Amino acid sequence: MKTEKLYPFNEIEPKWQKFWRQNRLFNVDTADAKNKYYCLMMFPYPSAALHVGHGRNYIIGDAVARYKMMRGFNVLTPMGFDAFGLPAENAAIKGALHPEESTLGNIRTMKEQFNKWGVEYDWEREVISCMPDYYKWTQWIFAKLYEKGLAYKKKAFVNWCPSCKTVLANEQVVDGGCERCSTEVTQKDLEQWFLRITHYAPRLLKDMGKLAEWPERVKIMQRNWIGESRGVEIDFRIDGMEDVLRCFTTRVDTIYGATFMALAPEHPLVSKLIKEAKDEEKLSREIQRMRNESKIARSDADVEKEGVFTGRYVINPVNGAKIPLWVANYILMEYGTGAIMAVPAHDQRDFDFAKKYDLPIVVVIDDPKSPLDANSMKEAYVGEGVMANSAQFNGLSSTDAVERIADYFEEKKFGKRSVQYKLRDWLISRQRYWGAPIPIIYCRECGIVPVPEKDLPVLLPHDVEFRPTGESPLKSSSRFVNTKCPKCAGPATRETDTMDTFVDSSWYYLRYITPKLNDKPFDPALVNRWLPVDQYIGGVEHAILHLLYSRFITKFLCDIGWVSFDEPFGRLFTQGMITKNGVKMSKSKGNTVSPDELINKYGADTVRLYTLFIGPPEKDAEWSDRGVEGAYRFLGRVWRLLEKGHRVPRPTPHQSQGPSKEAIDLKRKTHQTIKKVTEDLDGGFHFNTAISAVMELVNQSYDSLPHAESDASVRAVLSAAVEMVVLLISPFVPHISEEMWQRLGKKSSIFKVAWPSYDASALAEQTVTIVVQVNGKVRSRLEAPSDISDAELKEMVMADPKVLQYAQGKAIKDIVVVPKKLVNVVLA
RNA sequence: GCUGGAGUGGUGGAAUGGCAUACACGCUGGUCUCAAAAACCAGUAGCCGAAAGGCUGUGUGGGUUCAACUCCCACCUCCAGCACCA
Repeated sequence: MKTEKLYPFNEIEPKWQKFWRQNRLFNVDTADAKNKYYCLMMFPYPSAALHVGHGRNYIIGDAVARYKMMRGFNVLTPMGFDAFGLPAENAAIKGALHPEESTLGNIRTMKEQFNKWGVEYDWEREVISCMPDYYKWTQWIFAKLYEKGLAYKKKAFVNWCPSCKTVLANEQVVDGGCERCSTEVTQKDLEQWFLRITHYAPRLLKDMGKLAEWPERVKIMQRNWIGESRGVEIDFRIDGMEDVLRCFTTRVDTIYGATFMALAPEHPLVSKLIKEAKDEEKLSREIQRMRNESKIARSDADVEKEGVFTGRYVINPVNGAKIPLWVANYILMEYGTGAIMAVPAHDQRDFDFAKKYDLPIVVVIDDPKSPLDANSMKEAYVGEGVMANSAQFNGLSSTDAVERIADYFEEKKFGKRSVQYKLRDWLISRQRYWGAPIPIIYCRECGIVPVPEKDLPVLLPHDVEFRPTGESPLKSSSRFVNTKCPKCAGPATRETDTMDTFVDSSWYYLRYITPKLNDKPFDPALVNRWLPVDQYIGGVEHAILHLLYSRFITKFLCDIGWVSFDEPFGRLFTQGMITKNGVKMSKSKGNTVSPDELINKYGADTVRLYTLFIGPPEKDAEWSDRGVEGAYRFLGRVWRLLEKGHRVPRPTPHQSQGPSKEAIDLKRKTHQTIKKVTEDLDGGFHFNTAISAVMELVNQSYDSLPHAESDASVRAVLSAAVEMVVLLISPFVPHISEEMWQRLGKKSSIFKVAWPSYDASALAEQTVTIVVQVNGKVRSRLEAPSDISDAELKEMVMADPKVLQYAQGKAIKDIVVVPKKLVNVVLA
């Protein structure tokens, strides 16, 4: 389609972009934290080209920053790049540039794109996580964690991606596959570094109470991920052995119904338990087979339950009953204690297992609606009910019994109350090149020694064979590996794994405050004045990983006295995805929309306006090129409104006898619009309705143009309305607004102007339209003075011919009056 | 399975107890034009009707209320997260 140029955006936009930079509109002096507003957008991974879906995040953030500026805040909006990571390395392996070159190149491209969008930042604070002056402090944080016992190394079964040839955190395994390449994840037994995030599980959960301004869905996801369960740990004696088996249950009310016990195949006592069994070899082979099944296959709920009897029995502490001890594939070593008491009558998994292996089923909680019979049950009864077959607890409600039995257990020392979490410690070592080296040295004499602060950063060597082999590429550099022990100066070797990039991004928001400091990660005094972040904006895909890790690191830094707050982000906004043809835009699906072409054709303001107008920003939205044209037409309309307003011939002065109805109406609309836009921006991020409100004002201004020719009062109100339109859209479409502002004869940048406030008296209406209903159906409308009394209004309504027509011959039961809005006549 | 979120014209959406469909896209007709584009004007939920007007209508079925897209109960569908978590 051929498009006419509706206004000279191609001249205007570069002009004002240059102006903002020259006038340092977005550069902040952090020494002055008075009235501060820290507006943070999630920093991106530097990819080759941004599409319009990426743009939503930055456009929203830019609009918020500009709005807050006009509200008089000292707004800090920094930007940086989450620059370590696999894609750059994988590209390099395919024979492209070194990761550093491609990353820095991509950063340059992205900054140009931000520029063209009119998305401005305080670039003097730019943070790039792959630069030594940044990762020096990522390493410093690791060293601090190590010092406090919160970073540790252990051999563990870990998630291994055979394609990326690296381990993955639990959070990075999606549907059993690698989050990057979807290759099925396998298990590998490796020595790995972990961060003890589980230590913070209770606080990460409890402090969510402080996050009132976070989206509920994000909090729910984090809560589920942390996965707290309250229950009881119970010790079962093993018949004929000294050892004790501890299990965890949330359903201690079912303890009298435990008919067997089951262990995870990986349980450390398994081999000892089967040692003297007569068919030990066969047993051990079976158990080995269960272990070898991948965790992914095993964790599928549809997988057939399997197990073997160990030949041993344990003693139920409440009644001394001897119950058989099994090893079963559905028991997870990672959760609880890796051992469960099985109650087939009241747990579906145990029920399935008992049916398969013909184990007894004992009902201990009866269904109050229909009594249960263990022989004929088709599925486990998992609801609440009345205690049965449970000695002194019979007759209690099962909910009471949970507490009563827990008390009894603690009294008798059979066990104690306990809390379990699904959250696992954070596995951070990666056998890859493009990441921050873990600052650890192994000395034959001194063991594991963290690199002292004065020796940081541990530089990532440039010349390395980084093709993945399953071993860390850094191992290939003997210059890197061989070093001296910082303690004894003896020969030593370096850790060759690098850190998960989520470590880099878990603290970047602190670095922006003092980005160039080289003797500290940040200046605590300033950071404590500027943080928590006032508004954080980003994609919901980071609801768990990045946000949880950042909360963890902040709490840690708070505990060691480096910051005085324990939650980093006050308000969080997560924008929805932009889709094309119903699916997320991505290069691989070939459905991306490039902003460059659109900006050339319509200008950046059009792309910004459409992006904000497309729908509620927290929801996903389908991109429409037609919609872009609509936004463009609107800007053209605003542009012409300004010109037409100027060209209206001046009315002859003799008509100036006070404001006309048109003038009062337009003035009211103007102030209603100020109110609506302000409330839409303050109350949430309702850009779409704010923009439609301004569109209405523009439409009404056009309608008043003919009146302005003959009526001086309309002319005056119209020019005020036009000025307001420009101010109200300026955070959304900054270039055209600056230009129009200048053409209105204003001297300063529009973003230095105070946001308008509305005049409540201008909102008042002299007459209102009253909707008249008969039996709840709209039958008529009346114009009435806005200060009319209820009684007078009723009288007016009852005189309305329409109402009379319907009311004829019927008794009036009631007349409901909603002042200034509606009257409902209720007929019998 | 569990936990959230959502379901409104041809489309994106607006309205959180009081005029359902604001605003925009699309479409139809018109003005201007040799023609087109742009701009401007009018129309645009469905059904009946020449019209006036009437009836129906916010996923489905019930309920509360003078009044329900909005609140309550049950269900259906879609999306997202989690999922053998004891």
